[in-house]
Amino acid sequence: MARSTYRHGDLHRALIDAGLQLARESGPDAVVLRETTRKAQVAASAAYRHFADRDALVHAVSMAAQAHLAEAIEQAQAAELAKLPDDADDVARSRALLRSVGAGYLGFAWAEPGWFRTAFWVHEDLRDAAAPMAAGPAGKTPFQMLGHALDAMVEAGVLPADQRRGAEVLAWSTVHGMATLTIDGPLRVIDAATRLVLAERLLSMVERGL
Amino acid sequence: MARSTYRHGDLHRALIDAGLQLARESGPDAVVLRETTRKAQVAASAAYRHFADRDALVHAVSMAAQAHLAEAIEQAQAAELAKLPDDADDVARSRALLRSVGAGYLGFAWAEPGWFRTAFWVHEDLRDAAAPMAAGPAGKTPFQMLGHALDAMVEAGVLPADQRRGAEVLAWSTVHGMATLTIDGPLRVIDAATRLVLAERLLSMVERGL
DNA sequence: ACACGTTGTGTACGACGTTCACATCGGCCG
DNA sequence: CGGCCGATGTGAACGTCGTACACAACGTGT
Repeated sequence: MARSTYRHGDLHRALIDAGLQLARESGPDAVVLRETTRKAQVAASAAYRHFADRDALVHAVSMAAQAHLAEAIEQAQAAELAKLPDDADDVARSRALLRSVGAGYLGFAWAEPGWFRTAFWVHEDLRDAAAPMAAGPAGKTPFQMLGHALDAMVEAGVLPADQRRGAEVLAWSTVHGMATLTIDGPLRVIDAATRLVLAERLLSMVERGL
Repeated sequence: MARSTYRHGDLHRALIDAGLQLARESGPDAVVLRETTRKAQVAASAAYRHFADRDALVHAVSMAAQAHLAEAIEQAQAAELAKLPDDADDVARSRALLRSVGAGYLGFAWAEPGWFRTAFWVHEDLRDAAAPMAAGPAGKTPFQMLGHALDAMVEAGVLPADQRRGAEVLAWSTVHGMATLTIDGPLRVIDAATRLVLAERLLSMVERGL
C-alpha cells in the first residue's frame, strides 16, 4: 500500500475511489482532476495514463456510483419482501416488489445525493448513451430490477399485459422526478417527514395509474 | 447601441441576454463569466458592478429561463383550450387544463433543453430556495398554473378534495422526471415520436392515479 | 466648474485541465 | 544474467477561468 517511490500499484482504482469520495460530498462537479490525483498522492498528469481526460474519469466514477445505487435498491427490495407475511399472494408480492424499487431509489437519492447526481451525470459526447446501468452485487441493474417487478405484476394480473410495454419509462420518470426535485429542485425545502408521505402517495399513484 | 467609449447603457440586461444565449446551447455551465462579458463587448471585471459573482449572474439567467418556461406553458394551455369543443363540460375542461401544463412543460424541455436545464440550476448556498418561479407574460408562474388546473379538477369533481393537498408535487415530479431523463438521462436515446406517445400515457397515468 | 459616486478598464493571482519531454520502473529477450 | 523497451509516474509549461484591486472615464448635483 505505502508507496516508497514511483509505481503505485492500482492507480486506476485509486483514482476512482478518490473521485467517489469527492463526488459524495456534493456531486460530479466536485471530482476535480487535480484534487483527485492529490488525494491519490500522485502528480496530476499521472491520471492521463489511465483516463483520456477528466470526462472519462468522472464517467468511471459515475459507473461506480450507479453500482452503489443498484446495491441500495437490492437491500430495499430484500427488506420489503422480508416484511411480507408468509401467505402473501402474488398480487401483494408483485406490488411490494415494485414499491421497493421506487422506495430504494428515493432512499438512495436522499441518503447519498452526491452519488445520486453523479450516477446520472452526462458528458457531452454520447459514449455508451444506451448502456445499461452498472449492476449491483447481485448482478442486476436497477433497470432490470424494475423490469422484473413489472413482469411479476403482469403475471399476477395486476397490470394489463398490453400496458407492459414502456411501463418502465413511466414508473422511472415518476420516481426520478421526485428525487431530482427534492434534492436539487424547488422541492428541496420539503422536510424529510412529509417527503416520505408524499413518496408513498407517489408510488400509489403509479400503482393505480399504470 | 453602438458604444464609442465607456458607458454601456444597460450592462445588467446585456449580460443576462448574453448569458441566455450561451445557456441556450447547452446549459448553465456554458454561461462562463468571461465569455459572457466578451459577448457584451466589455471587460470581464465589469460584470462585478452588476453581479456579486458568477453564481449571481447564472442565477439571474436562470430566472430569465424560468420566464421562458412559463411563457411556453401559457401558449400550450391556450392552444389546448382552443382545441376544446365549445360545449365541453367542466370535467373535460379541467382535464385539458392539467394535461396542457404537463405537455407545455415537456415541450419546452425538448425544444429548449439548455434553457430547461438552466431554469432548474441550483447554486450551493440556498438563496431564495423557496422562491416561486419567475412568471410568464400573463404574470403566472408554472407552479401557479399547475395549482389552478388542480383546483379546477376538484371543482369539476374529477379529483377528490382530500387528495388535493400535495397533488402539485406528485404531478410535477412525474413530468419533471420524464423531462430530465429524456434530455440528460438514459432515456435520451428515445426518438421524438415514441417520446410523444409515452408523454401522453404519462399524463393519463397522472390523471388516473392522482 | 468641480467634486464625487457610479461604472468600465487593465493587470495580477491562484487554480484548473491538458500537453510534453523526461525519469523510473518491471518484465522479456538475448 | 544483463540490457532493452513498453508502461507508468514526474515536473514544468500553456491557456483559460473566476476574482480582486488600483485606476480611469463618465455624468450629475451643487
